[in-house]
Formats: sequence, structure tokens, C-alpha cells
Amino acid sequence: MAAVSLTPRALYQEVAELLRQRIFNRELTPGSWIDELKLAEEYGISRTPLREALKVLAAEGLVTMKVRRGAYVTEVSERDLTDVYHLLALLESDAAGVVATQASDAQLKELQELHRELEKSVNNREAFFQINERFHMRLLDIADNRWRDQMVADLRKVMKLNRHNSLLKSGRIEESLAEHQAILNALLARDAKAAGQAMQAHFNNGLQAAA
Amino acid sequence: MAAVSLTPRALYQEVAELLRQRIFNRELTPGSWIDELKLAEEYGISRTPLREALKVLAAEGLVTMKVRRGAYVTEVSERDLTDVYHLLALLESDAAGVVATQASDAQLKELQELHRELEKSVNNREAFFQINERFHMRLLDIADNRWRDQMVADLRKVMKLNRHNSLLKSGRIEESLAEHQAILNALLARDAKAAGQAMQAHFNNGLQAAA
DNA sequence: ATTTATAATTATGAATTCAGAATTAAGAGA
DNA sequence: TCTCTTAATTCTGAATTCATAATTATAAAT
Repeated sequence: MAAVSLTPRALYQEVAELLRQRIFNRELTPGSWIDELKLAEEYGISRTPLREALKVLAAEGLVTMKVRRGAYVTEVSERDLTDVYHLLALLESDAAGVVATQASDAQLKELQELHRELEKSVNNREAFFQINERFHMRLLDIADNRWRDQMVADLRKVMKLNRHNSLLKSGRIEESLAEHQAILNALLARDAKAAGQAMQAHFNNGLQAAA
Repeated sequence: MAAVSLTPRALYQEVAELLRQRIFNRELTPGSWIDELKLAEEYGISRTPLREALKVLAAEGLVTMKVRRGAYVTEVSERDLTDVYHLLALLESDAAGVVATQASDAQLKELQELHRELEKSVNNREAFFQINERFHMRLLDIADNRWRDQMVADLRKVMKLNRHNSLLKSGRIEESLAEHQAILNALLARDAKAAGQAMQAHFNNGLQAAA
């Protein structure tokens, strides 16, 4: 049985994804030059789709194009990280507020269920991290604004450029869980303001822990 | 004297800008197919840089790529406009809060000066519109977060896809001026919360007027 | 040995060419 | 006349080729 993709992506998109992974894995490090010829040969493709992929990554901010000098992996400063984190907090807090007022009871139940799973995985850092991610994603999903989703996705990519991108330090699991509880409580109470504030607090604590 | 650009942009960027203009001018209307061959010939270039430009526009959301079917000007629904407007309000309100706390006195003076110019142009719709734009831009500039600037720029491009993108209906000039006064007052008082709320109110009124 | 000028190499940017998918047109049969 | 099949055409996606800018290497001169 052939494994044909259900929605066949264009080659340049596949390549863009491969490059993203290499950037996040630090195989391609911030500031380093991207050798088109080498990569094209490595992937067994021509430079054309590779160059198209680079343009997409440039639009995402992962790569910086210099005229007649090629593409470089973007270097993010501490300042950039602070700025991006600020925006993520803003967007997700807003999403929490929206969810508090507009989510269906069933959707809130879903989040409640995710939170229960989160509680069960306090002793498994990896699982906790994953479920935490799913909670945030599901919240955004319920808030249902594709433009915000796109922005959050892009900002998260930029965060991942940083070496210390783990917003969840090991010692923070207990605190993080408590903060999630506060968010959930506000959502269940359908208190938009409290939900936004709880999410903002969650992010503020995360940043302090990361610094 | 040759008019050589100081920072020579790549051809695909020039083309991207030309296409943006054509999209905003509704020469290329939402939903319509973009004929690569015709445009390349029209601009006297090959399809290569044109296709790269299309990928950039796709990343911006102005254009939608369909595999093996080419590029289409993105159609924005009423829902999209509401969602985008919501985010613009969120981002600019946040910027106002930041400016209230972090701007220098000189920077606040600048905004005050812009507001005075705004007051002087209540009888000139076009001038009012332009100065209004400058006020918002300068505010974002002072808030000084390049990632937010990029997001706002992209969101504004999407808003411009809509036929009724004038956020400033003729009858709204007086109200708009009053709202700006409220924003400025909060900034001068260095009241971040009030500044954010005033900006939010400004946007809320704008949307109602546009609907 | 160091510096400057020139040649060779390398890499980007863009045009051209090629392969194949999608669409349209043409034609055969009911 | 209408429908289904097949051929021709068109267009996208990708490889290849070409021109030139940028860099590196070489050589000459002081």
C-alpha cells in the first residue's frame, strides 16, 4: 500500500519543513550561511524549490535574506525573545478571554479533561510538556481565529530558534500546574477577565523562570 | 543623476510590491486566478522571480496557493475581517499601554504634536486620514517591538483586501478625534490601563461604524 | 614580506527548458 | 443532440542553463 499523502504538499513546502527542523535542531545555527548548492544536492533536488522554501522561511522570520549574499539563519537577541514572549502572552491571554465567554460547555469539558491528564503526568516531564502544549493549542483552537493561530505559530517558531526555549523548566512543573488550574477555574466560571489575567500570570512566571 | 536605490531590493521583492498594489487596487480581485505567464510577460521578466514573489504574498496571506492549480487572490470573509480587526485592536491597545509606561517625555510630546495636527485637519478628510495613520504608526514605533510591527503590518494588508476597508467613515471624524484625545490624555497621564482601554474603545467604535 | 592588481573561482539571481498534471477541445457512438 | 472517450493544449512545478556579482587565489611590484 503506497503511502500517498492525503493533501500532497508542494516540494518547496516539504523542503521548508525539513529546513525548519534542521534550524530547530541547531544543525543550522543562527547566523550561519545556508549553502543552497550543498543542500539541494543533499536533498537530490534543484535549487529552484529550495530557493522558494527559503523565501517562505524568510517570511516566517526564521531566515534572513541578504541581496547577492544568500540566506542566513536568523539570529534572535535576548530582546527579541522578550518581545516575542510578550506577544505570545498577549495573544494567548486574549484567546483565554474569548474562550471563557464563547466556548460551548462541551469544549470547556474537553479542556477540563486535558487538565486532568496534565495532573496525572506531573512526574513525567516529557508527557507533562506534551499535554501542556496540547492544552494551549486546544485553547487557541476553541478561540477560533485563524489569523491569531497563524501568528502564534510563527512566534513559537521564533522562540524555538533560541537554545533555551524550554518554557517549562523542570522545577516549574508544580507551579505550572497550579497556574493551569487557575486558568481552568476562570474558564469554567466563564470569567473572561480572570481567565486572561490567569493566562498572563502563567506566562509572566514562565518568563521569569526562563531568565 | 541616476536614481539608484540605496538598498537595492531583489527583483522578487519589487514584483511582490507591484502585485500587492494591484491586489489593493482591485485590479486583481479576491478569488481570481493569477496568470503567471501573462504577468511575467507584462513585467518583462521570467516566471522564476514572479513565482518567488507569489510565495511571499502567500506567506503574508494575500494570496492562496493551490497545488497544481496556481495562485489565487485570497478571499476574506466578513468573519476574517472581524477576526483581523479584533487582533489589530488587541495589538495596538497593548502598544498604547507600553507607550504609556515606557515612552520618553520627548516621544509623548511628539504624539501630542501629531494630535494637534489631527485637530487642525478635521475639515480635510484626506489629511485627517493620513495624520491618523501617522499617529498610529508612530505609537507602534515608540512601543518598539519589531515583531508586533510586522504582525500589524501583515494584518493591515489583509484588511486592505476588503472593499470597505476605510476604518474612518466620513461621519466618524469628530468621534475619532475625541477618541484620540482620550488616548493621548491617558498616555500623558502615563496610565497604561486607561491608554489600552481608550485604544480598544477607539477600535470598537471604528468597527461598529464600518459594519 | 607586504600590498596591490589581476585572474580564477564560486555563488547568487534570473531566464530558459523540460516533464507531466489539468483542462479544454474534438470526435465517436448511442 | 447528448454523453463518453480520447487527443490536443495549456499551465504548473521543477531542472537546467546562463549572466554576473562577490570572493578567493595568484602574481607582480615595492
